[in-house]
Amino acid sequence: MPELPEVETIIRGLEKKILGKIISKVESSRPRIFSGDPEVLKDREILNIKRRAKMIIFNLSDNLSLLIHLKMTGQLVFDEKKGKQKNRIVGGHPSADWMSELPNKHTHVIFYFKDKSVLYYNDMMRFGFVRIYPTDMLDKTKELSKLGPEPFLATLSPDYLMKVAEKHPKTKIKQIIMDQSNISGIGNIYADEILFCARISPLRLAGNVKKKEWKKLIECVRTILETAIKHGGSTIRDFLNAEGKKGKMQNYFKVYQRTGKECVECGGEIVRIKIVGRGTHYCPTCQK
DNA sequence: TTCAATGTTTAGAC
DNA sequence: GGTCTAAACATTGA
Repeated sequence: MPELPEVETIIRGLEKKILGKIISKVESSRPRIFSGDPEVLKDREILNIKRRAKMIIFNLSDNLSLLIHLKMTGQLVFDEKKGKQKNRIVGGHPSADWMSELPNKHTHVIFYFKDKSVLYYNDMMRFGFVRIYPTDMLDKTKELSKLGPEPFLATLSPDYLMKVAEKHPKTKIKQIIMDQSNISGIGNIYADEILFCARISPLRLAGNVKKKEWKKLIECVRTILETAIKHGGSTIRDFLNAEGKKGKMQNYFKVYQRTGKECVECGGEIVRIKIVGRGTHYCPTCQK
């Protein structure tokens, strides 16, 4: 999926378009992705859109919410008028799907609004989900209740991370920061970029990380994520949305997918290894 | 043909 | 219980 910055970008784009809209109908034939009762969504108004970790929350009228996770390849595509391809807002995997006529074979949920506009949930790999919960129960759901602090909140502090590290002293730091129960919203791309920024090797064990380094890491988490949000994330390519914006963060990567290229700091070679099954990029000279 | 891809969960071994 | 690995979900494209 999109990680935190991409989700944030999607939300900011969607907010301008669908706040206040009334759902007239919801269709889906993929129970694994959407198994709720579409009828309960009828006539509900979209009051606001929030993000928690990498999830999107639509708060609807009368205490109902939609919890959406795009996982690896989910997309939300908004069409002002059904059938026309202008005024589209998109977010998700950089496939050309959203350029084609919708719905297509990767469209799994369709939201129709009273004013004839449409929101499509597309997901090539079908890992994602759209679930219905009462708004006042969201914090107690299995999806949200175990999440760690949001990166921009003060609860993410060096002391907090010292405690996390005490609990998992033998776990590699990359795994620590990607674990959503420790910190919310960091995925594989930004984990690599954040660790390069902090000059910490992804292989370092959490128990060996000093408090000063955790402090630096938190600064990098915020800087990298803020920068990525400013650039509209890094997953939206080959497409200009209604505002003429597209994700540009991929142009600023210092290590991610730069295997064999020169380190921007020391000129050494960026190395690619595997950690917890995920491709990991770092500079062995700069990151210790 | 084989591998890796923005994510998360689960099962098994030590 | 901690930690590691692999696999599962499914599709595409290099």
